[in-house]
Amino acid sequence: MALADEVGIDALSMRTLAQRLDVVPMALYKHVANKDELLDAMVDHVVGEIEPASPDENWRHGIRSRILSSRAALLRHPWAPGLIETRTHASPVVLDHMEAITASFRAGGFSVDLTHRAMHAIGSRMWGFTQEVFPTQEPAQDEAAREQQFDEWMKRYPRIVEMATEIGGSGGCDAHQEFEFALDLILDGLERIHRETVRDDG
Amino acid sequence: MALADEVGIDALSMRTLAQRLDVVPMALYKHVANKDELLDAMVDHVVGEIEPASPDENWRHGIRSRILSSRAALLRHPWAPGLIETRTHASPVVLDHMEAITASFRAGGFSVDLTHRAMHAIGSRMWGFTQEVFPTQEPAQDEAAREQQFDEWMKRYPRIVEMATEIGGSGGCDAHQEFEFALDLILDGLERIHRETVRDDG
DNA sequence: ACCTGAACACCGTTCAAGT
DNA sequence: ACCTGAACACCGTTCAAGT
Repeated sequence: MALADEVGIDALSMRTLAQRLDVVPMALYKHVANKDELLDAMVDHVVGEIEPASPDENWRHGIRSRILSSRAALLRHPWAPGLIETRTHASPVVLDHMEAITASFRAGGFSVDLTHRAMHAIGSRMWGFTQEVFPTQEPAQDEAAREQQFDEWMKRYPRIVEMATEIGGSGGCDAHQEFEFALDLILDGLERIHRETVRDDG
Repeated sequence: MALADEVGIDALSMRTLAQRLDVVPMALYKHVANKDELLDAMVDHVVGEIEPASPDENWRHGIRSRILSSRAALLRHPWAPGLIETRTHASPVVLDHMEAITASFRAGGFSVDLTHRAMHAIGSRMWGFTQEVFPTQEPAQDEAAREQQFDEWMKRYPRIVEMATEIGGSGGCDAHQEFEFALDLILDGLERIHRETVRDDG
């Protein structure tokens, strides 16, 4: 994981890892059956860093704090999101995380059906994933080219440019604040639906 | 793209593609500078299949139909989501999609700030991405092992098992229906916030 | 029995030799 | 000038030869 943090996940090969550990490449196969098992173990370790919420918390606070803790864990390791997505079969630690969130909804009185829908609604946000909304663009070399580039952007993507200049200008985009906003938006919606369902029943 | 659809993105190499085209591997480098450029072009082609909404539609219908069209395009190519996520710099077609959604919000009267937050809230759902909520597990071979496996799951992940049996039992999980539910949940929330903002201003 | 170097079957890409 | 086979620098993993 230290090596992946330093050189990136693409540069992490069985050979470079072995070299880092001052060990012959084949020695790694004493500990893992193959590279996939190594990557699985890395995901497990990151997800294992997620702090469990206290069980007596109300469902919303419990889920909220668990997801924010999840995000914090993933942010420490930039390669983690991509790895979680590519894993084909969920590991026990991954399932523990999903079980905990599911259990919180159920403990909060959500029906099985609504819990299922809620899990879908949270989606990859349960891992703290965020979507970049501004394109990362390398600026042109000389002044003239940079100006022409900006003009083209202004013409083709006026709303994105507007957003980038207005938000980027005033202190920049706080990714964490945006994450909490979106998470709360979803939790608000779920809470509302839950309350309505309960009212209809009673 | 046809080759990727058939053999999967992992099995798509410059060499296998060349073989498919009855061409020598190095001939591909007449058309693309490197493999990354090939993958970029594939993403562009998929995203280009997204149908633009009619410009006079109200913001919510416009965004909704565009995202559903995006989802339809991505579903036709199972390798597309993973590819979109790994692309480092956004291509014009990708930006066109983001520009269109941003423009719809603005045309609907959203402030630049709320539009920015809305883009974050929609997140990867703008590409039609969904999160699997049930673990895919290969069942054990013999009956006894399968039973023991189920017992262990029941003990460690009771809520997930509950969800899987109850939802899976009644016709299964309709991924598309779940996607629309989650999308509408977010759009509902955004519409509510938008209305409140407008009311406060006037 | 354990360890490990060489080898195998792949990659993406460079480059020089051929037309 | 264009095309292309061989070669280079990598992979993950197998396997047989060494201790």
